[in-house]
Amino acid sequence: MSTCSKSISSSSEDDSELRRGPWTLEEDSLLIHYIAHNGEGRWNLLAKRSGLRRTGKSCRLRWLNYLKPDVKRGNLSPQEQLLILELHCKWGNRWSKIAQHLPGRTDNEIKNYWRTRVQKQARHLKIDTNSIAFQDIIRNYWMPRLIQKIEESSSSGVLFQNSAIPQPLDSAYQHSVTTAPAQVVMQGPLCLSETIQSLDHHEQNPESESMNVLQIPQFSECPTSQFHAKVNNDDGTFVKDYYYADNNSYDVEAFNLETCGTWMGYGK
DNA sequence: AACCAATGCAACCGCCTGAGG
DNA sequence: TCCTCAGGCGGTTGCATTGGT
Repeated sequence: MSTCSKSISSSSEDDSELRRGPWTLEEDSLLIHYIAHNGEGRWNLLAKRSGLRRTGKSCRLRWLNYLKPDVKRGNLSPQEQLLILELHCKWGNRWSKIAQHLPGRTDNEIKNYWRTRVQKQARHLKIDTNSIAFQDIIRNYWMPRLIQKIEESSSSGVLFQNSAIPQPLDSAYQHSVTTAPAQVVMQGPLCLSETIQSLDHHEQNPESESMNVLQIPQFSECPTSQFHAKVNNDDGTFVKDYYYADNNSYDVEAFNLETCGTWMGYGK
């Protein structure tokens, strides 16, 4: 293939003309105005015609990750974090696929979140993020924490209003959630996998009505400082209750890693 | 106040894929 | 069928910021 970088490197003259590094306000403005008048796509052509001394790839990245109007800025909500964790369990490093289920969030942002927050914890625990052990920690420790936080912040006790429902971009799903209000089925302790399974089911059966019923795990039956975790026995049996120190944080940095590592049997 | 290390994130790089000639 | 190219993706890097000493 002939990448932009290759064509650039073929000419030292071009090298001196092309800009790299952080974008300036003027460049942003040029790009926004060009796209406003000519639309997205044809990035190499855009790069040439807009007067930007950037590669087409650079323009595309800047637009998609930063300038596009629907790009959401700021911290990820607990719901979004939870969804990322679950979808990553399912799909691995398919960042763009994961991003499709988080409206306004870019693959780059999700990837950065994973690397800076999630992988950091794996390093502290001295385990591989791809290991079953770490996935156990995510499922049995981190996710319940997020769920608890979500629940605590929900004054009505109803989670995932329509605006917060992870929405795949396909129009059939959009239709299903906009034409009928989402029902929330509170259940006992379980993994959010069921929510994701609903997404899966919908991907395979876009006409299904079941997408309007979200299976939300609910921990109100548990004492605040306790959660029931299903250890990954092959038979999926429920093994024991776990306890964690109660602080109000839900982000991974605030996790009591020692506790987590201890009950999982790692890191100490 | 100054220095240093850690962190977060924007941007880049290289590879892959699919469309079109 | 092969070749070229644009666009997309995941991995990596570089730098500004933050926090600790």
